[in-house]
Amino acid sequence: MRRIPRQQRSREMVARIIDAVGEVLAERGLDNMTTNHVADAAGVSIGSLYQYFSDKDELVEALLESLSKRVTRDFHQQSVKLNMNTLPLRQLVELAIRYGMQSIRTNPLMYELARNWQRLPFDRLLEPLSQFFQVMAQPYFLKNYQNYPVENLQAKLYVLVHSTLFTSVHYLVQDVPTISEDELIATLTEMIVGMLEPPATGAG
Amino acid sequence: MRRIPRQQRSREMVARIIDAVGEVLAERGLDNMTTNHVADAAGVSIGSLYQYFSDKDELVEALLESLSKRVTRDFHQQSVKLNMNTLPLRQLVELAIRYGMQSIRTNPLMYELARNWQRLPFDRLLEPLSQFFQVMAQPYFLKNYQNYPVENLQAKLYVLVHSTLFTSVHYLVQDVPTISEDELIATLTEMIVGMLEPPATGAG
Amino acid sequence: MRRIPRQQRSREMVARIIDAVGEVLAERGLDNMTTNHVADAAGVSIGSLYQYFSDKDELVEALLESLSKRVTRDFHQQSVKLNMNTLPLRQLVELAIRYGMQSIRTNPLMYELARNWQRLPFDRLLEPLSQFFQVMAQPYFLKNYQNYPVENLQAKLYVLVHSTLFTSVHYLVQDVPTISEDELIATLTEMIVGMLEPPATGAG
Amino acid sequence: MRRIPRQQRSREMVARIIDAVGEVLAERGLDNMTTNHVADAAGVSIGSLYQYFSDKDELVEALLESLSKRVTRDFHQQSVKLNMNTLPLRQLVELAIRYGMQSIRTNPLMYELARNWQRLPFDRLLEPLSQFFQVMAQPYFLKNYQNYPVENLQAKLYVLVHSTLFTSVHYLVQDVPTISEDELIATLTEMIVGMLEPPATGAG
DNA sequence: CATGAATGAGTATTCATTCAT
DNA sequence: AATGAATGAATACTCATTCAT
Repeated sequence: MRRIPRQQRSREMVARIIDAVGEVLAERGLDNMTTNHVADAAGVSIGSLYQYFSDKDELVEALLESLSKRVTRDFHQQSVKLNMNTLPLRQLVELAIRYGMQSIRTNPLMYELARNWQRLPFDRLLEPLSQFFQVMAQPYFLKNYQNYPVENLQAKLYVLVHSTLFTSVHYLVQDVPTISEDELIATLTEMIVGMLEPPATGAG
Repeated sequence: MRRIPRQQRSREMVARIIDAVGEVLAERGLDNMTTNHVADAAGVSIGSLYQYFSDKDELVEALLESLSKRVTRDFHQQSVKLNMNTLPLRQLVELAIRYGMQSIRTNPLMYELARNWQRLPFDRLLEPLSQFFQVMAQPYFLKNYQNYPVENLQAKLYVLVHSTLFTSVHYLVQDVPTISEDELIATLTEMIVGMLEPPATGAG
Repeated sequence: MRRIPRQQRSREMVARIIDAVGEVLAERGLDNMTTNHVADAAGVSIGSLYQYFSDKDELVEALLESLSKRVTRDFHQQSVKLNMNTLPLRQLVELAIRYGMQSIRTNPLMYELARNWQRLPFDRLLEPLSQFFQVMAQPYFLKNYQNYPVENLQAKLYVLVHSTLFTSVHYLVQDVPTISEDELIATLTEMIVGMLEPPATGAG
Repeated sequence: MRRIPRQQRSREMVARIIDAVGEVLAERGLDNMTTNHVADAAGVSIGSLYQYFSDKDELVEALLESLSKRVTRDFHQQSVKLNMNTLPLRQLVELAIRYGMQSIRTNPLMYELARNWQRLPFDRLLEPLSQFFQVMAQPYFLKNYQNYPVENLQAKLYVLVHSTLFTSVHYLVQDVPTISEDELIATLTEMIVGMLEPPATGAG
């Protein structure tokens, strides 16, 4: 079990180790990441590493947890910066997908995580992201479709977030794509918008 | 390179080994599967195993190839047995999802494969399945929506097949689901049907 | 123990296998030569191979034995062709060394054998060669230095043949030579001639 | 890469491992030497062994390096002890050869190394030995033959050192010698002395 | 005699984890 | 608390040789 660091110095050490996990993961890949590599990269003895993390797995979990916060924050900042909540849903969605795919493509760490998401405690990252979208979507719907059945919303978000993430990550990671990236984004956008717009757009 | 089995006995041995791969995989998991375990389970010397499979990877590939055929066939049989092509799209989709999820849940081997599909040459299985759905969908659309834009169809199927598979597999594998299985299936079904129905039923 | 082939067909098979040993050795090197490779190259089943050769080692032995004859014959032919026995000793020796080194350098099989001579039953090749030189030298000395102590000759030839062979083979095979090839040949020649010329050339 | 031992304990461990290499080599032979054997013989875990030696080859290299120093030192001591530099060349040479052959014959490790020197990084041992002879020879020549052509000396030493080593080692290792050891030594000595004495003592 | 499918002992190397200092 | 030296189980793959057919 991981010991919870109370001291300032300890917290710094934990942070250093988690950063090191990211570095090693990005540089050597999940398969070639060893606890000793991490300790080296963190400038910490392997013994100390095991003082704070009882397990190799815990290292990765901690990284994902840490990333989760950062990613959510980044997404939030980006959404504010681009005034996303003023955009029509379709544009908002497309922008978000593009931003996400670009992030993974350009960030070696994110890419390596994407390449191995299934072996990782990915929900650490997935859940808050899902939460974030939910939070972000909530006011949107309240504003635009007051009488939209919120009940349904959770399931829809679950399905859409997972579908979009898994499909686009798989697309980025797979060798030979069978459709173009624009087609993918357009179709995903259409799918999401189709699901989130009011069931029968009224006047009918 | 894998030696191609010409003799009857050889073909039996290959089959026995592939079966053994499945057994070991189901029992010990992908990470703890050993070539020697497989040889033991097949009642075959490790040397013989390597006479027919040049690689550990080739063992898994062969299993997936073999499963791919079986799964496609089972799906086909199931679709015939249930008279699927006479059903309305919504029921057809729901039935297919239920059947697929049930298969994975009840079959330890399928479950283990699902848990690790990202590390496996999974397209071996995904592609024929996708193909199968496409073939199955084609006449459906021809019958019901003659002037449906086929152009779009490929991208839509790509997105839908991947989304449905990834999301439902993830659902089965994850620890604490946040929505019920019925909700999941209903939402996935709605998503698929929504995408595949003619764009604007309106003026029709 | 190797079975001695009496039949014509058997003798052909043995010959084919020995040739195959040479091929495989030249192509794959001693370390990567396997009995199955040899059997394949000979177009013979591995079982048949073991009918005539009880051992992997025996294969190599047989090759060396066979080569021994060929090399001795080649040397003889060469010596006749170049009218060697009419030449002064110094030129004869130099020519022989050059010819030998050239043979090894240009013949991949000879080179591979040279690279591994110590692990091989090299005497199979060394002895007849030594014999050959002795036979070749005998008349030379009888003609030129009637009262030369033949007693000594055997030891001298032993030392000279071994020294020349080992040193030049090592030279050919080593990575970074510290003297030039011409220096090597000149020095070896001088060494040999110095040893074989009458102890005190008389007038003193 | 081999970790450089800084601690006292580490240096001891490295020494113990190198000794173990020698033991295993002497007992089981080069072909049957195993990293695990060495670790066992050293009373060290296989993991520790690999902490200091990155490779099986490095083990042998380290042994040779270590032996190289010892052999050179022993030779030097021996030469001092026997007042070799006061001896006439002929006796000096004969003594050296006898001492060398005796060392190999009586030391199982040296014998095994001699039997396999071609596969070993033997220049580690050959070079310093050659150097040693050169250094030892230099003053000798300066004293006795001031105007001796040093130009030639390098090639001569190359040829003589290699010839003597290879031939005598081969003699020790071969099964059925065709000349007596005394004959061998006498002839080698004659060869060396003949080469190293001034070209034509005649008119001097 | 011929075949070639089958055998299985044997080996270098890695890496998560511990624990004496 | 920190260190890092030490551990040793675990694993894919080769190849000489056999023997049932």
